[in-house]
Amino acid sequence: MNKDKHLTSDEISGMLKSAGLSATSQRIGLCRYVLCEAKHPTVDDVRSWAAGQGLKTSLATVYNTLHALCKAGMLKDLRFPHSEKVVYDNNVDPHHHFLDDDTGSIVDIPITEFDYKNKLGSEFEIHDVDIIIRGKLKLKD
Amino acid sequence: MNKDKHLTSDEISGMLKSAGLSATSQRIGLCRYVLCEAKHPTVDDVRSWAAGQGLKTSLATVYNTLHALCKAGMLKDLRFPHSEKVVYDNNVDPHHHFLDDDTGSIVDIPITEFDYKNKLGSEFEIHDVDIIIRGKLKLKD
DNA sequence: ATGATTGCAAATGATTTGCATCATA
DNA sequence: TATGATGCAAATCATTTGCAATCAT
Repeated sequence: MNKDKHLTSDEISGMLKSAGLSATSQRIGLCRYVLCEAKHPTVDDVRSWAAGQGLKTSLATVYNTLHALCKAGMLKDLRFPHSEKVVYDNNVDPHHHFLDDDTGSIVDIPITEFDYKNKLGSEFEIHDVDIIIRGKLKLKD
Repeated sequence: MNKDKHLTSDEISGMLKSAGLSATSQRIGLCRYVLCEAKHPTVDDVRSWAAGQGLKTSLATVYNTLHALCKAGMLKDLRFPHSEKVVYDNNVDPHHHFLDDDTGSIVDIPITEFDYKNKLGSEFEIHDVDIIIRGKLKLKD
């Protein structure tokens, strides 16, 4: 999760155009949330945020935009075992996830904690490793 | 995956009863597939198998049965990132999975290949670690 | 007998799609 | 202005549910 990237509308607009996407007002608005502010939001989260902002956006456009951002590599879609809803992650660098079984909240885990490539036989060509650590997040004291 | 457990109907019947489930013919039939023969089947796979066997079973019963078997610990439900369908696994011992990005086929990976518990800070109470290794399965030569 | 299980069909929830309208480059 | 984006509503796909009929113990 990139917390508070604080991208300006112009910066977002530029990023969209570099990705070959036209910079519509709904896309810029949604990006402001999904690329900066949001932590692992679902489509519903994005819609609610947009509604709260008075940003007029249809469901189809939310899906279209999120798909376009994923295809452009600006966002990643994740599916966790506890839910059938896709969640989106603006941290597109390799990393893993901790999933709180009680609250459903998701915490990013740096990938350097683990390393397992090249532990399997040569018939396995590894592209990627998804790790979901499930448990309970305890309050620090 | 437990390949070919070759359970008899009586054995399955006994397992069901020990789990507090009555041994109906559809449950015994579905178990024959799902506990012995099948490798990571989806609900559709189970239905097709049943249809091919002439085993009359409704969709609702397939879902009911699979849920009951999961609750009884005889089966595990898994959700992979490439599909919105749940797949079922009769290997209920801890292990991880290799997912072929091209074919969607799934291979079990022994858990002993990896070990990362106790690598996170103490605020993470770890219950379980799900690992999905994505890549391509090459033909052995 | 009686309580659990089945089957059907309708309901739900997430996501996708078709198409006419509209905005951006 | 022409292409691509939007919005709406209907469609689809997986899964769940309500309820009457049926089966296992």
